[in-house]
Amino acid sequence: MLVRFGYVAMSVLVENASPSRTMTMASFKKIDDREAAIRKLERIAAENLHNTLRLLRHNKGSHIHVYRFSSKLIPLATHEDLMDWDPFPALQSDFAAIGDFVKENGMRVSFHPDHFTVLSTPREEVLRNSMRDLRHHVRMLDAMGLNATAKNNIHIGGAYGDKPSAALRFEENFLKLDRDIQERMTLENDDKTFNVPETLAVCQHLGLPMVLDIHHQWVNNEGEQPWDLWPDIWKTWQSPLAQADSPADRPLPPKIHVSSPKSEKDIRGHADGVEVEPLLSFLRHIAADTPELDVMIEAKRKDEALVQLMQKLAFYHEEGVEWVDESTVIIHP
DNA sequence: ACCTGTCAAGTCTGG
DNA sequence: CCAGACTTGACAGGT
Repeated sequence: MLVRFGYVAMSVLVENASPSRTMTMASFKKIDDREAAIRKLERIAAENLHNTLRLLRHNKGSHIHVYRFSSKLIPLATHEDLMDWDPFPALQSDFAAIGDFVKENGMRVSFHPDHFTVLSTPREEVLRNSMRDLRHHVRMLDAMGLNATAKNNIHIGGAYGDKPSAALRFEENFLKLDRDIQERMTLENDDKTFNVPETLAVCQHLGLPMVLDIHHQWVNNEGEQPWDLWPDIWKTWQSPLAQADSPADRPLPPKIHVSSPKSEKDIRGHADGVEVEPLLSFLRHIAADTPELDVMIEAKRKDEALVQLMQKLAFYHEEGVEWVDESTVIIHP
């Protein structure tokens, strides 16, 4: 099994390269000339896109092929008070440059719209805002010229005291979405509400690919082992939605998330780095049946955690872990 | 240069 | 019905 590792949004190794600079609404309103304020937002966005490209270059130099974009590339992009603002014309070439670089280097990229995007909500307004946020994320991918192999990963959402009906509401709301939003979506099990079996069921109903988070699975489960449901999770990556735009001879591999508990007191929090043993144990359990896997590292120390994990994996050379490059290994079953 | 309270957004809990 | 916790990087205003 070929395993490629990636990291999320920002680097701790590249200095002054935040892709998430922002502006508060309070300071936006303080600028009397609204046009000037909007130009400032666009300058910040352009800077975020520029830093994103810098990070991608850094990734290329470190042979890192998997990366998640910051969702905050354009500050206040979906804010109510800025509905008349279309930031895309001014940023088109910056977005295109990112997409070109991703395609030239065969990278796998994604977004993770944050926890305000909730399709299980019973509230009409929250649903509207969630749909707007998903549209915004797809527009960014479109502006990059990236097809449906670049996904937006989300959670199912709240339970509102009745999980089955919340899951059903998610499914109904999902079916209202435009096809281009649907085919760019992945669903991830969360650490409090929708566990692996529950998330998997929704994915199976909708034909959506499931991103397994093995840390979330560890703190929110029904007694199953992390690898128990893997054959079914793996199957969700073979659906038409999951493979939309993927060439038949090079299907999009499944993806998992990994992180380690911050402490015994705070088992949900994310530690600086990633513990190698639990991850390796999982990988060995699925290696025989999974040709290829992408692993998103969600550690506090971002790309530094990736580098350190790779160093730790090098010690397992005699035990079936073959080092390929700075972010890739082969796990021999 | 460094510190602290605050930030657009949701949900859950406890009062 | 409402305040506070949750969680996270970055702002904004202060020293």
